[in-house]
Amino acid sequence: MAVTRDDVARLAGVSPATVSYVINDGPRPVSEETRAKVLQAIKQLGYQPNVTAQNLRRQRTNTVGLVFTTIERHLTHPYFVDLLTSIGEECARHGFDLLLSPCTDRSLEQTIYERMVGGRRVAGVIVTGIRHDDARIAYLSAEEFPFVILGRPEHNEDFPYIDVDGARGVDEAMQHLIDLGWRRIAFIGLSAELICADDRLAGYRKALERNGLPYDPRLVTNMSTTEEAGHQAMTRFLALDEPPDAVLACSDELALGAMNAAQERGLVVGRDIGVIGFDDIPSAAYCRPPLTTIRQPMYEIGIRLCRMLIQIIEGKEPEEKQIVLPPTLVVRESCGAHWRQGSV
Amino acid sequence: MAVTRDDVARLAGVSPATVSYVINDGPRPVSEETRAKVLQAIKQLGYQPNVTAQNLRRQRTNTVGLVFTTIERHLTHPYFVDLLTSIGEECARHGFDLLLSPCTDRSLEQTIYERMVGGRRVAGVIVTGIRHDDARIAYLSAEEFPFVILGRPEHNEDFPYIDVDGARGVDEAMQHLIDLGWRRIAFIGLSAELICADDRLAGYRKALERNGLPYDPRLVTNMSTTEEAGHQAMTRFLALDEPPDAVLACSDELALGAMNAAQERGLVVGRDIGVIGFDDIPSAAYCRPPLTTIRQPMYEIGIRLCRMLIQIIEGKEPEEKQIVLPPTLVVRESCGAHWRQGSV
DNA sequence: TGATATAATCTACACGTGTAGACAACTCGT
DNA sequence: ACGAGTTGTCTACACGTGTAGATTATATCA
Repeated sequence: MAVTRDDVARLAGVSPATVSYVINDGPRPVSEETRAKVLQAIKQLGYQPNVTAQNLRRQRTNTVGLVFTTIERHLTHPYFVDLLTSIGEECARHGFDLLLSPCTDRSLEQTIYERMVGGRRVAGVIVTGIRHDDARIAYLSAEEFPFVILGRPEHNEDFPYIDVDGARGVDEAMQHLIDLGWRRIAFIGLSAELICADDRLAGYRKALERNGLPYDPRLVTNMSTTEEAGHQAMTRFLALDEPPDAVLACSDELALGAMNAAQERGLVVGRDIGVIGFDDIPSAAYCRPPLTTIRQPMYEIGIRLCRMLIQIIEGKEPEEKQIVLPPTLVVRESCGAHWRQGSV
Repeated sequence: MAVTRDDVARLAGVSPATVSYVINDGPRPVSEETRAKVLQAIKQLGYQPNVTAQNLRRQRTNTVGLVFTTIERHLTHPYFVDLLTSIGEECARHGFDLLLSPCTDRSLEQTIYERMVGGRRVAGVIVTGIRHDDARIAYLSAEEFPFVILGRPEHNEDFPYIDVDGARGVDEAMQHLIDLGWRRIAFIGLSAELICADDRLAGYRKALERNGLPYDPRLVTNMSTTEEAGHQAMTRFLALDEPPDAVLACSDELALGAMNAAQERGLVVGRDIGVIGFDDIPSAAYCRPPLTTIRQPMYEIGIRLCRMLIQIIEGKEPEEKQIVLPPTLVVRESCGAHWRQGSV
């Protein structure tokens, strides 16, 4: 079988405990001479501590859990890769592992969390895509299990989270459209169960109000975030008696689908209709016309989420427990900035 | 602390061993009456076996390891999400966990594998993006550690793998371009260190030869798979004395970048220049013009890779040890199918 | 010099589980 | 009625590690 601590101890001529003290640099002191002998033996044998045994003894896993839903691609967006990358990298920096579990069906979600949490498979979890009355939050806080949230919980609850100020992002993008002269702006929102859907809709309404524009419910819809859905929503909008002259979509996939539908109707995006997306996925820069979009700093969010969670796992109070980051409007051509500059 | 097996045993009035026999359904028989008592106690206490302890005792982790490199986005493509999803889902179906580790720097790669393998953190690994003389393959086979490869190893070595027939995919796409009347076709290949780069180049040369077209090294380049790189390659091609009239790129990102560069020059893609990509990422269908591309069945590959690995971990000989799947040509507009139909 | 404090090391156990060996109760064929 | 086999259960230990308590060697001071 594999090399164990006892093998190292035997070769180095010391006790197993001493080997542990060397490996963990404590909690007892070890003389330089002994340390050298042990390190030599470790090297010679190619010894690697058995992580499972360490975990059992330490009563902790040094593993971060992340459940990603594959339902309707909620979190399979390209930007999810950024999130994954940054979380993985930050985990590695702290010697943590990242355990990933896909959730193919909402009905399995609870079971997945119970396996992770109850089975002590992970030391903490990152929760994404939170919904109204989210059962996961209730479960985790009842179990007093370490967790952090990507997104804002309802009712200003005192849970640790990082969120992007979606209302602000949408508001700024709306103002940009309005400044360019668009007046009848449609809104393709996210699935209504998501809390961030409300947040973004609030930004939409706020911008309309401030500019004295009417809120027309026929111009507002909730969709799961796929190109198909965006295409479908746009097709419906364009069939209205008074179709919109611009559209703000809550994901780039939705926006790409919407652009596509408009182009099929012979509309020139940016001239005949303005389009803005959300997320700034890679293809936003490379579609035609390039998509104006609201960028979320996913990489940074992942880093900070992970750091926050690890602090909580290690019993430290995180420096900042609730963080709201501003998104950035990335102006390209789909909003009409090039056609309409100064048209107001 | 958490509920343990002994708590369940006490409540059910049986020995801890009996509880284990119930949980694992063996290896000793348990009377129906006792089983019912134990299950009742488990339910009442909300008992979940401690996975770490199980792993230690079983000398096995029930975890699949996957290292994904974040260098030059090699595997951060959108299609990577499909792979991740399918691997994760298949793991879950077999009661396995998926451990993910990002590799930000080639120099850390060996360490990451040693941590995973040597520390017995995982029971087997999936290796992606294999290169010439790949040190990982050497390491894993020397350690006799279970692994499967996404891609084909060199020299027909007898390792378990699943690959896509890149040569065939490229060959078919080339033939399609040639049939449409394009004659001077450039090739944007992958990083030369990747084994699949050779495979695809072979398909390119084969198609040229069969059609009596010359191989011009100025029309061939190797790039890391980003839009920027594709843009750069195309810009260089178009500056040649005899620029190409079509281009086949080995990833959709490369193709999108190439299309973009051509469009900046005022060329109409599909009419003035033909473009074909590789992978069929989501935005391929939603860019302008829609991108003709070579589709890889990533979802299926992930499922089968994972299944194969788990069979190896469990000591069974996998039904098929080496699998090569055919890619599919997805014809859209960028290759000129609509402009040139029947032009030959 | 002896008493005491300090540093270095070792012995022994616990973490929660899986399972082999021992044991008891019961069945069956003679 | 009795040995042999079967079935169900329990006791006890091992998996590889971290660390508290015991032990020994060394330094310090009156």
